[in-house]
Amino acid sequence: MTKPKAQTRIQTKNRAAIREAALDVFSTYGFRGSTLDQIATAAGLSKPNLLYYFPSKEAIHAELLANLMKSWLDPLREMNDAGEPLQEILAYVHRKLQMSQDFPRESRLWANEILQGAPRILSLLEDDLRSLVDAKVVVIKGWSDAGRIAPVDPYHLLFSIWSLTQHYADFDVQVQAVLADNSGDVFDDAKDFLTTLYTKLLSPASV
Amino acid sequence: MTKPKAQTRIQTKNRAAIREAALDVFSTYGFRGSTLDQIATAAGLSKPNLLYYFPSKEAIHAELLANLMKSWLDPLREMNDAGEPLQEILAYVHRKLQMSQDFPRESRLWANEILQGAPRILSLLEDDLRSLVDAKVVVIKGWSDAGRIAPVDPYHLLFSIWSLTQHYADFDVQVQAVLADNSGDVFDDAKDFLTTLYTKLLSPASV
DNA sequence: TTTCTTTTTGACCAACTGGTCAAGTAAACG
DNA sequence: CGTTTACTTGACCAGTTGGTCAAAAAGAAA
Repeated sequence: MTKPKAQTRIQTKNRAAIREAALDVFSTYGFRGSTLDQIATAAGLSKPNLLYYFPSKEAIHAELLANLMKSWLDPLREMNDAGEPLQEILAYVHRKLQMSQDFPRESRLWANEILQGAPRILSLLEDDLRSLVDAKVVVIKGWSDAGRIAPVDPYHLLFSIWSLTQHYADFDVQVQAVLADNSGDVFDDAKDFLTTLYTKLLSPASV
Repeated sequence: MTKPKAQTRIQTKNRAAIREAALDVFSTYGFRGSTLDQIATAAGLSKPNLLYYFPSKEAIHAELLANLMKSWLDPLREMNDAGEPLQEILAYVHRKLQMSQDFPRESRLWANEILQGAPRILSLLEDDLRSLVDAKVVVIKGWSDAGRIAPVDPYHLLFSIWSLTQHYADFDVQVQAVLADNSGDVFDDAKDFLTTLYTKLLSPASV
């Protein structure tokens, strides 16, 4: 049943190079704005050679998005239902911020796709993402109902975490243009800012 | 000195139709992902006819961005240095959120441009945006130094406002996929959430 | 070495792209 | 009305694009 699909050494190397190059190009120019020649050149291959490893431009893009979907949801999955609520949420924020710092290309690939209406991953959003969110919303609701965090709309809480953390990857050019050399490390400051923000938002009323 | 540049009735009408159509198309597919034929069809014109009104694809895009730059900065400009700090900031948040609701295409056009490295407006970001931000940062700093709002990094405060409000336009597909028909009006809930968030973040310590 | 398989490429193609142009059609004006 | 100007378009073009293919050039195996 399972396809063995033996990968040769060369295949492993070149397919990886293609994924790397495609991530660079797609995340910068979007799907339609990228060309096979760009990707091939960036991967150090000729265009026909690239198409020997992937059947089409679509296929490369699809593989990147499929890989991305998993790693994009993981930080939320890791949020521990049994942990200390505020700590769990802050840890999730920090993981997401770290991902923006470490994987900005992935963040921009995602943003490009969503911005343009998510034509290729809409169904995944409605299935995988939605069901994960629904599950975590119940958890957060439980925490706030129990008075362990302040009352908050769990959906918009999650939206806020996504937007605030990914902003530093997706809008990097704008952030840099505004800050210039004005400060030290952007991500350090962002981490402090977000920690304060969510601590104040979620600390239960001290009544 | 001023060029009269008399506009005929037909010119006014068709140039407006082109801007509308181009906003639709560019905001959905990005610059490179959009074609003149798409825009022409959406505007109800033939491609050569479209090029009678604008000299090139670039020119249409440039005009949209130029218009956008102004209206995009206005909500921040309107923040009144002499007003009540928390109220001024909340009012700014609400104006930005309202813009995401009323002008989602403009928001996505902006996001597309920034995401791809702002190749066409980088200089404007570094001039117009940066100097406006610098001015407002001083104001916010003044407010927090005076203890009228809680201490906060003014740059990251502004980043947070941009990202949180524009998220509802730029990532609309994702928001809809997660919420589905789960709730009433997204923007009403977002407004409540953001009001709470910034009130808690900025209310001066009640020491 | 020889044989067999995998990898690479130059040449090519049809569709599409941004843009031009000469000639035609419709408005505006006197 | 006629004439001048503004508007519109079909035909066209050169460059780019995603993708194909047969043949050549490695590698691996015997």
